[in-house]
Amino acid sequence: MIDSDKPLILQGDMTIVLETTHPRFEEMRDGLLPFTELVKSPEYLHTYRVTPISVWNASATGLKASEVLAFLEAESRYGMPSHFAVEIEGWFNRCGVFSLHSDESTGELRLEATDPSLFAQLLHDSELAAQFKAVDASRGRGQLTRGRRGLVKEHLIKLGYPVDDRAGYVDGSPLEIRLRGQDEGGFALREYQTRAVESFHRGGSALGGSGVIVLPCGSGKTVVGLAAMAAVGTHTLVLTPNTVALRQWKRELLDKTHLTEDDIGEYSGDSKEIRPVTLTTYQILTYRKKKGGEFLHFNLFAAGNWGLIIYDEVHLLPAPVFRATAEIQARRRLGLTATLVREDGKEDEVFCLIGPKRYDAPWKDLERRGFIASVQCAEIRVSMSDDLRVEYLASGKRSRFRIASENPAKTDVILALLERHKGERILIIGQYLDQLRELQKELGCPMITGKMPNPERDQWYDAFREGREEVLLVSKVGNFAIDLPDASVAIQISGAYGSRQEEAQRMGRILRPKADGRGASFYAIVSEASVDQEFAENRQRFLTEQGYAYAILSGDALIADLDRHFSPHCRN
DNA sequence: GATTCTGAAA
DNA sequence: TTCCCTTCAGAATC
Repeated sequence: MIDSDKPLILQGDMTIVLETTHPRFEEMRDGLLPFTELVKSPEYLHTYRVTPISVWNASATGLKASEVLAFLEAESRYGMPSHFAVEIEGWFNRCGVFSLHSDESTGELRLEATDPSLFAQLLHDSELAAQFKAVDASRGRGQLTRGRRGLVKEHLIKLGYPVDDRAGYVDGSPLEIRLRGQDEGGFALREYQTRAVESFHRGGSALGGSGVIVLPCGSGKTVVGLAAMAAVGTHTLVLTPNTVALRQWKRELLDKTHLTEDDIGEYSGDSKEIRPVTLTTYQILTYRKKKGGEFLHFNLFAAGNWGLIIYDEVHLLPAPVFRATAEIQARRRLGLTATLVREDGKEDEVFCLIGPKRYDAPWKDLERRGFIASVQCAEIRVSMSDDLRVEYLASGKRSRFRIASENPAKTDVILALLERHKGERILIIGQYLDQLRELQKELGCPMITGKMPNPERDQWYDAFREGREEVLLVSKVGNFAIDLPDASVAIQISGAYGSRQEEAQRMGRILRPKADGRGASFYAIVSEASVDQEFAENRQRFLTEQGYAYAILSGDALIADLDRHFSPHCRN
């Protein structure tokens, strides 16, 4: 039966197509998000895919196969391909097949399978079979030493079986952490922050206590971390991507909890303090003296009786830290991120070793409720000059991207945008220093790159904050420099090959709500019909998934439009 | 003892 | 695939 009003088209390869022009587009997008991944998002047709991992995360948030199938059944235009339901049910079922338990009698771990024959199949994998101390194949059970917990989970996820880990956690040394209430000049948790912490912590000692919370930049991820620390109440190790973030955590801890300087240790290049709450960076953990050498700081994991380990910006977690994480499966783990996408496709390891996604707030949702600024996104396409086009076509694949990215025709569009947003704070973000230097000559505004020492950066940041400078040119420092001031306009002139993460980080620069409640604007300028445009499409995927629509504009039209508005005055 | 610089790594 | 940024340790300098 074909019902042409229905919005979803289900395809045999487990993808789902949704027209963006459908009157119920938003409702459908929000309905699909919990159990799918967005794979493609061109202007009119968005493609989602159901995968074992997307199902696993759905399952961990409590969604049932029957609910998913009922939703798809009800909304699909051409019905459901025959194996669609079979696959989805199969994946949901796989989530519950293997479970890990703490074995009171032996003090070891027990892996249980609901289906003994599946367990028997596992044993054919010699590497996996070697992990067991004892096996009771007829009942589908095996005994493991505690140290093998992560290894076995990792192995099973590779075979397509996420393990339901109910083996519980060690409590770590207790430490009372209290959040300062509003009466003490503190703050109140927002409703979604409370829910995030609850979904991480609920289920008691055997269940809750590990997982990933996904919240946009500027929505208070650190605060969620603090609240989780307060809820668990134990010695805590916090891993951050860099020292600036580390200092930020320290400031927040001192400001928003009753902890004092003496409780908080900094384990970084400068100092190697280990205190009840210790802050460190991924970098120092992965430090090796020479290339294949040993990791000199991994023992930090064992150096304290941590009851909680927080992974800030967990999407940046370097692969070697996965291995260390596999060995500390008995400690509670919280991953925080705005964009749980990794271009290396290792999301499954994150979910497996830290824990499944526990909470995810769609950005658009928080925008509607005013917690983050509303943003208009636009991709502006500019043409290449004939000469440039010839050079572009003559080049190898490698240099094409750079040629298209550095297209000098972008300059006029930038000027037009600066004119349009006169009086606002504008960030221009680019990937190539040469390109940025050219622009600096043209615009005469300050440029921040990695070479600039921190004190000098701060001076420019202050000038920008106070409005003495309206425009700031930033290189890749803009991606992670969390001390960069807020702006209301971001213009992206070039970006990494197709990094969704980068796009989201850059967008994050303008998400903080504006004092006057005004919206923000995000522009990506790309060369038309080039690899630049192709990569931009990939970059935009994450934000599209979050509900942002990119308006496609023509650079020529934009400039012409501005000429109409401004040239009469200029002539006088 | 504090700071700045350097090279290596990712 | 690139280019860029950051960080670490250790050496050099004040």
